[in-house]
Amino acid sequence: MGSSQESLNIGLPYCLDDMHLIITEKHDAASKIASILFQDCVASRVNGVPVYRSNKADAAVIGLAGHVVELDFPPEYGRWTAHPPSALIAAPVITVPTKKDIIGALESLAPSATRVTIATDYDREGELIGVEAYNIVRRLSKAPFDRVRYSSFARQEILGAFSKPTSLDFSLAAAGECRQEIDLVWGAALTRFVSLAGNRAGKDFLSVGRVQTPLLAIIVDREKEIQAFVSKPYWELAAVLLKGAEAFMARHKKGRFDNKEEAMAIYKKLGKAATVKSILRESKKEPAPTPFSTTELLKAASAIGFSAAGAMQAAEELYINGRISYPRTDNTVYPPTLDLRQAVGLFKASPEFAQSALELLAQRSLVPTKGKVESKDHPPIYPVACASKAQMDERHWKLYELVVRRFFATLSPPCEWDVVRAEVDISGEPFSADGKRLSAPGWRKHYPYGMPKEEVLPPLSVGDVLAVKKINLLEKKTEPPKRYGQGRLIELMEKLGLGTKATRHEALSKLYSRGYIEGNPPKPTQTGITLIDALRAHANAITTPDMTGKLEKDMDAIAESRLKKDDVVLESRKMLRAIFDQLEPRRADIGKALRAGAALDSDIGPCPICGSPLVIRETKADRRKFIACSGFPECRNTYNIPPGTLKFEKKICEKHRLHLLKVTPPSSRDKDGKTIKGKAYEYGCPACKKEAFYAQPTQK
DNA sequence: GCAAGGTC
Repeated sequence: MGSSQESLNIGLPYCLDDMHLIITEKHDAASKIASILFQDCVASRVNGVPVYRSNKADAAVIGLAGHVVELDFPPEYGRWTAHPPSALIAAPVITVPTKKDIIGALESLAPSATRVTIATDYDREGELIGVEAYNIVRRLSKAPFDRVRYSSFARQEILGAFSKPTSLDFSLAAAGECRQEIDLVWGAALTRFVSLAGNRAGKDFLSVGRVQTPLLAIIVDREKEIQAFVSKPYWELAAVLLKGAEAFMARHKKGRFDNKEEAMAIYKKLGKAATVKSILRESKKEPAPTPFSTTELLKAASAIGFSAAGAMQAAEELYINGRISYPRTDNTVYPPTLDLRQAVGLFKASPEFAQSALELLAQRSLVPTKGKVESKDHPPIYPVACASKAQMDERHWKLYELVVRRFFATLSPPCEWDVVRAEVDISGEPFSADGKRLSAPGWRKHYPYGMPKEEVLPPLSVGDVLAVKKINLLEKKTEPPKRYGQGRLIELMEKLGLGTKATRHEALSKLYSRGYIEGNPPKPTQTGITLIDALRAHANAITTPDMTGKLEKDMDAIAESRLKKDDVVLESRKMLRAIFDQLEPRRADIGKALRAGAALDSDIGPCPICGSPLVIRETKADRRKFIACSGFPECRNTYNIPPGTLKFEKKICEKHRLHLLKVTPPSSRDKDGKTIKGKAYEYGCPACKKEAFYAQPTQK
């Protein structure tokens, strides 16, 4: 094995030996760093994983894909019924490889490394991901390790970071490991407990976790608030006034009348003339919106019809295709290294955006707005390439346009509103009319989303006498609070510290796929509601955001070496033990409640014998479908059903509380081979059919 | 078949 120096001397084009190995968190970062550090950057693959090499620099850069290992229990804990769920509290936890190809690539590069630099993201998870890579490489290499931290891919920043490397922060990584261990133990133990108690086998399991469960609790609590809401009637007085031929609306200043008589008495005394008493004109500035963090993007996308997961997926794809910057960021402040003028300049010739771009470029300076959060990992989300509508499908375009327009808006002046309030007297009663008109569009010219409606009043002066065209006595009622939309939920999660920029939308998707919520805005199912009720009663800690808050504090303490990871995990295991001591004696009750809740969500209905939800199952032998009780094996109730496509209707059998079944028999062929389509018919209640069947006199 | 966190 020659040194790279010798290899160079003998003129070998590329050399595998004796190199400086640089490890980044993701592929994209590897390619960017290689292009900055290397003049002779060559892309290659090791074990199928892209690696960027430089002969001159004797170096190689490899990108991971986030975590390459994860924590789990040893295989003997794999079967859920092999050990009681509580056994997981004290079970050993092992590290298992998840990205075998990347680990393989690290292992084949490790022996020839003379120096290893960890260049993962500049945050807690990044430190842990770096330590994971370190642990893999260290087994095969004695090379010295160092760590670089950078906040952007600006050339100077990267060069600066690599010129003064520091060392890995093992305390910070331990804080991340602590989170992993606690999340796994609590999540797995409680997930198994509620699933087994509720008799939810296979993919129908019920899950519980530090992030998903408090999120579900928020949705459930809101629903309970809505259900408990008692609507109250109230009345409003609205006058239609005429200035010449122009009509406008004025409202009684009291606003809401709780009793009709009071409103009626005023209504009756109102005459046909109104006098303008005062006019207040103001110009109000509305500042431009702040740059997009992930949460802000999801909020804005949610307002134009995206689901959180749908928006995130589209954003991810736009990023992969090089259209927008990294979509997972908390940052709402553009870094000083970002050349805003150049970024706007990309759109100079765009058919869709040239007008906005040219207008911005004509400004003397581009002063961006800034949000409250400034983080060091990634810039806010902004467009990095110009694309046109024809280059992508509708949903990608919709999101891309949102990102571009938001970027423009953040560089624009405030918009201005002319606001008018006219106080009007009608027969001694005070009324007022509000007008609002956009006088200077500012940023709203580029960002048309969520534009409030203009209300234009005719020109009025104090003393004007106006005709009262009509008085409306409006009967209204107080409305319950609205369900939280997905954007609002993501925002609430951020505020409560639940999840991260990269995972909040996943928690929401998880609630959908578990059948805890449905529709948009999400509404909790009975399964979701009973799960929260049961956990609140016996395992309250997992239903509140406080657990995350406590964990964050402990993690900070570990990072600052004030606490030891093992002590924090041990304390957490003790807490979970105490919860299980409460939970286990109530297992039967909890299971019953969970089954009863799920039964209300069932398409078929609750089992008339035990109350568990009925489900469709297939016989193993001939794959014939039948209805079975999900309380099996304790309850062995079943109903036969005819072959064909099944549809359970809204209508319910009074006697058994089951949904009536409609069957479309499978198509058949007549004797000429012609297809006869099955004709749908009402089969009725499966339980009634069974009773009728047994009531028949037995044949023979 | 479990969590949450990275990223593809």
